[in-house]
Parts: sequence; structure tokens; C-alpha cells
Amino acid sequence: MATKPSGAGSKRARAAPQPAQEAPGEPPLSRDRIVATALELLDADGLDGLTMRRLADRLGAGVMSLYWHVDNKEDVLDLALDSVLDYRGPPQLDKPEDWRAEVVHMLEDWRASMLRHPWSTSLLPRRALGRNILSRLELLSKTLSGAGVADADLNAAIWSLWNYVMGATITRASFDVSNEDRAAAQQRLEQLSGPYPTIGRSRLLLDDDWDGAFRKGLGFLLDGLAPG
Amino acid sequence: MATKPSGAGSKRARAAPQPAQEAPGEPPLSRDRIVATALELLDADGLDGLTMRRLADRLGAGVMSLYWHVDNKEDVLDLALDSVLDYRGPPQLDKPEDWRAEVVHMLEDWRASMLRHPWSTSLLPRRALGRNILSRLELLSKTLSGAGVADADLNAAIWSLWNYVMGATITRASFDVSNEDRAAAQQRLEQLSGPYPTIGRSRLLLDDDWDGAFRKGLGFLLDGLAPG
DNA sequence: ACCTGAACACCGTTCAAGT
DNA sequence: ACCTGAACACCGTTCAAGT
Repeated sequence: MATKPSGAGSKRARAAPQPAQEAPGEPPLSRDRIVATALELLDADGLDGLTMRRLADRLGAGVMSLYWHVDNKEDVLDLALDSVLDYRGPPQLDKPEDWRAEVVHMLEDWRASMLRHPWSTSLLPRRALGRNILSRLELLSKTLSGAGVADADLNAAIWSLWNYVMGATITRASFDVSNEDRAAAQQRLEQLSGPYPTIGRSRLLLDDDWDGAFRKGLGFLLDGLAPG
Repeated sequence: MATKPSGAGSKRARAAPQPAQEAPGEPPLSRDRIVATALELLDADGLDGLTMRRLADRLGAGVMSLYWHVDNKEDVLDLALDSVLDYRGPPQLDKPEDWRAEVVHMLEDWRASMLRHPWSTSLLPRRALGRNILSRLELLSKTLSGAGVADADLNAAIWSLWNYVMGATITRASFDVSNEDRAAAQQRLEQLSGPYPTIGRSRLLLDDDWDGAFRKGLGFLLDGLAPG
């Protein structure tokens, strides 16, 4: 929390008079550029791939230059997570009053957005609530409220849905990475079927209808939360 | 996966003939001792507090000695997480047929066990399924199956509950740490109530009836999943 | 206002060696 | 079978300084 620019920082010289930089096309550092490059690194190599040094390298800057625009690595991660959660809103529906379809769309998009950047799920237990997360929560609240959920029940409803979506997303991402391991684990499970007969038989670890399971559970939750 | 001891390794000399160690009471290294000490470190200082060097120090051993008993740091974390999830089973109930109470107990205990060691929640998107996790899944499966859930629906039911519990636990832990931040965030939210009127008004970020919300959502889920 | 290199205090792990 | 120190290839961040 120093006297650094915390805004968007878009008030930057368009074509600065050759700032003595090496590459002529290299634009100056900025919060946005740092976050965008962090995303590239994260998408390419996961959480371990993001290093302040690697980040600076790719930006053609010294490591410490980053710290002018950004508090620390935590800050970069917070910004990266939030940038994944940009949301353009629900599509215009035929029946404009179908709140349930809207909610399902919002939550499926939330999950899908994170799964497109699997590293984001392991970042999740995170105190910082960025703009995009708050926007999504706001929209969800408004929709549920408009659908008739009483004010007294609203928070419980929001948090239940949030919990469900986050859990589903995290789980999905963590098991997706290691499909082979999963198969191996299931096999081991069935062989020594002594201790785990039920989940061995049901092939729990091989089930891969994640999307279906997600929608099903979400449906049950909405059944319970919804007014009528 | 080298030729290291992966069992419990309890076949150890009771009172070895003074193994030339410094402290005379210092027992020899072992997987169990390593994990136990890792837990101490994690409980005391969180995830950042666990370092192979610190761990070795506290065990009165050289850093590299750990690597005889353990593959690497990941391994230590996997073991630490699983050791938090030890479960002694549901209590003997009055009505032995009340499957629903049993399930609620199991899942509340799961959540509580992790919240007792908050670092465990940020470890969660984890591929390694330890004994205790598998035991819990097995017990949950058996109970639901016994309650009449069809085999075809069993996996979806398990994963829905798992997702919900994991999401709730992770969320709870992450917001618990930073109560002040939460209050500050809510205040900021309400002041610039422009963009987030609904969650500003509902005081979403100040709501702290986590346990109630958890039970409520769980109830809805069970309503939907249960046969009758 | 913005960027920098050197330096500090750490990491996890490989390796070759000891008993 | 079990333990070890030295060394390697890294980390994030402070600081004092440059323009």
C-alpha cells in the first residue's frame, strides 16, 4: 500500500519519444501488461511456471521494475485470478423471466472459465475478492432476489451455490490433470478390494461424467433454494 | 517410487544401543515421526512454515536424511493432508437406520477436521487419495447405497456431496483468516454501492453463519439425492 | 515517475560419500 | 540400511542508486 498507481494506469504516452529501450516496439511496463504476461506463463507452465524473474524476462525488463507496478507476487496472482473471471453476462433468453436458466448459465460459465485456466483453481482459497468475482456475486444475488428468494435466505443461497461451484471446479481440475493416475488408482482399489468394496465396484474414480454430475447436483440445490 | 520403505515401518529397534545420536531420548527418524512433526510446523505457521530444512532441524537430523523416508516435499504434504482426515466412524445412533443423520455427521466431521488445520484446505486440489480419504468415501458410498440410492446414481451423489463439502470448507477457511479484511471489504462495497447494490445491502461479506448455511445447503442436496 | 543491479536470506534436491 | 555436508540452481524481496 505505498504511493503507487493502483488504477488502470491507461494514461500513458501513446508513442513515447523512443524511451531508450532496446526493442523499439516494446511498449512500456504496465499493470495490464504484467498481468497479461503472467497469464501466458501460468497457462503454459502452471503455477510453478510463474516466477517474478521469468515474468520480468518475458517482459524485457529487470525483475525489480515489476515492483513499481505491483506490490508483490501475491498481488500478481490475485490479479491473474480475477482476470480469468471476466463475465459478459447471460445471453438474451427467449423467456426473459427464466431465472433458473440464467443462474445455471452463470454458474456453468464460472466453472468453465476457471477450467480453461486450471491453475486458477489451486489459487482459490483466496481472500482477495476482485472486481470480476464481486460482479458475478452481485449478478447472482440480483437474479436470485428477483426470482423471489427472501432477503433473509439470500446469503445462505449465495454461499451454498458458491461452495458447490468452487468445490466442483477444484475437484474437476485436480482429477483432470492426472487421468492415468486415476486409472491406476482405481485399478489398485479394485485389486485390494478388501477395504474399499463399494467405491471399487462403482468405479468411482473412473467416472468421468463431471458435467452431468455438476448439473445434477446444481439442480438439486436450486430445487431446495428456489421459492417455487 | 524407489526401493524405499513405504509401509508403516514400525519394525524398529526399541532401545537401540545408543545410536551415537546427540540427544539420548531422540528416537530414530521414521515416516510417522516426520509426518507428525510436519503437522506441528503446519499448525504453527501455515503452509509457508513447512520447509524441509526446518522440518529436519526440528527432528534433529540433517536435511537430506528426510529423503530416505520420504520421496520429496510433495510426499510430505500428501501424508500430512491424509493424516488430518483420520475418521473414527459415526457414533452409535439411537435409530440405527437413520442414514441421513449418519451422512450429515460424516460430512460435518470431514469439514470440521479440515478446519482444525486450516492449511489443509489450501492443499486440497490434490490428486493423491490417501487411505483416510478413501475410507471416508467408501463409508459414504456404503451408507448411501444402503439407504437406497441406485447404483447408477451413486457416483453422481458422492461427487455432488464431495464437491459441496470441499467448496464449503475451502471457502470457510479462506474467509476465516481475514476477518478484518472482510469487514473492510464490505465497508468499501457499501460505500461505492453503485456497482454492487445487492450484495452491499445483504451484507454478504459479513454473514458469518457458516455452519448454518452449510447445513442448509447440505440438506437441500440430500433432499434431492435421497430416494424418499 | 519509472527503472535497475547487487545483495540477502532463503528454497528443494542431486550427488558422492560416510557408517 | 540409514544418514550426511557440500554444492547446484534456483527463489522473492530490500536497498541504495540511477535517469
